[in-house]
Amino acid sequence: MPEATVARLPVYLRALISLSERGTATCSSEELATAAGVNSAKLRKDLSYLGSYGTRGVGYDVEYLRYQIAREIGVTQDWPVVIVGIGNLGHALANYSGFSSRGFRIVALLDADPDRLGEVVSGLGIRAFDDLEGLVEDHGVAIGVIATPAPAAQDVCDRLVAAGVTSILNFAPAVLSVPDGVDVRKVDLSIELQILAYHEQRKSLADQTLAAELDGVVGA
Amino acid sequence: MPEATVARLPVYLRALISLSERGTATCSSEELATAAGVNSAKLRKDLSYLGSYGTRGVGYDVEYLRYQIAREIGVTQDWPVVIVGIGNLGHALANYSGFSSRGFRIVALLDADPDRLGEVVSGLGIRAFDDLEGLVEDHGVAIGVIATPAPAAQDVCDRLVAAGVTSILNFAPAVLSVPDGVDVRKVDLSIELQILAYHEQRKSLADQTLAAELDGVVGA
DNA sequence: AGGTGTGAACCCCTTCACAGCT
DNA sequence: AGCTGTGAAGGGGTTCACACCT
Repeated sequence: MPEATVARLPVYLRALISLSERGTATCSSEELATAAGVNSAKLRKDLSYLGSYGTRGVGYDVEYLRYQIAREIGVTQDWPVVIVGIGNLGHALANYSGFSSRGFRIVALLDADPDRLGEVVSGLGIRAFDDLEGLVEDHGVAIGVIATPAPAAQDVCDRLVAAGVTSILNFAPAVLSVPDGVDVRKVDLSIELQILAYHEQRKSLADQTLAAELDGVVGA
Repeated sequence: MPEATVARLPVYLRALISLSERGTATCSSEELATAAGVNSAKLRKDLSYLGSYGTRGVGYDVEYLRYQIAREIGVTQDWPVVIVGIGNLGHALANYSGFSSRGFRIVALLDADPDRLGEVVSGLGIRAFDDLEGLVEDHGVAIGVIATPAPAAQDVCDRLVAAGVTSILNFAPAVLSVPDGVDVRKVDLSIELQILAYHEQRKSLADQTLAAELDGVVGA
């Protein structure tokens, strides 16, 4: 299955849940594609990697397809998760309902700052980072979230990996190096804004060029 | 310039800033690539779209290249930004130092909840969403951040676009539709976790298959 | 008729490998 | 000798267009 397809399956799943909640029983690839923000050819190609879950001339059964995608992604099972670094972002992540509602269960919030120990966030007490190994062992944690400052990220990452975590979601603005077999995904808020700024800057330049052309300054 | 290259320029910029702070004056494509987490061929190809800023046999001048990339992205200028939706995530974004340190200046925090008006977050008072149009006009805001719940996102987006915002960073788990000329980038925390879960699930399956093969249950 | 599933064409991006400059 | 800049080759993903099924 292409990586690009994997990255879109959760989008389809969300769209199907939305259709399901609205009471829709069946949908065409066109409808689902619109709800997911892609074109229908891409949607059908993506779904074809899962199998033939549609009916020609009719479309897809919403509940059935929803289950099949959830199963393929793996969110029909329960994924225990630890979050390391409970600053502003860690707080927000701990309170984010989108995690718990998708098969992810936060089993612990860890922070290196002794002053924060015991503080309760979203029903969980903040614990010492040294509790990590025991937690991973006891709960079978495979996924860890890093929301620490950048300088701490690699050390935290190494400890997570040593403890047995094999998938990491990294919010720290740092490049992490991990051994083979460990997956890292990175979310960088500032980079996203910079990409927007690049395009925004070019819009302004395009406007200026256009204005200049209309003024007869440039052009054949 | 390829979109994939644009998305990596901020990563190179961060690596260069890090090298600069460490007092490094010159670096090879190999060193910079390692710091940025890419291979050197890709780095050189990316930089070649900006021009010839390196010296053969020597490498790149850190300060010079840093400035050139910053200029290309557009972060040498000041970008006023509004954040809409000051829940947990909005709070975290308002306090995120990575924005202000990269040419982005948060000019307003807006929320629809009247109970939160006047509350001060990170030195800024929360204002009514109806102040939007005036703010965009007064500060020349081109970039907006949506951190509202999903059901509100499209309405907020429409208002932002109508007010003149042409770049949107969307943290709400919703597909936004915008007119041509408006850029949207989406950051979805739950989707990132689901992608990790997919690969994690397959690791377990691979382990089981391997164990079965070693047991002689499967195999030629 | 209507809509899915899919080979084939197309396009973008990555990687290779080396010419060319210092 | 060393490292950049870049054509050329290779791979992956998207889009097209239609065969095929209901």
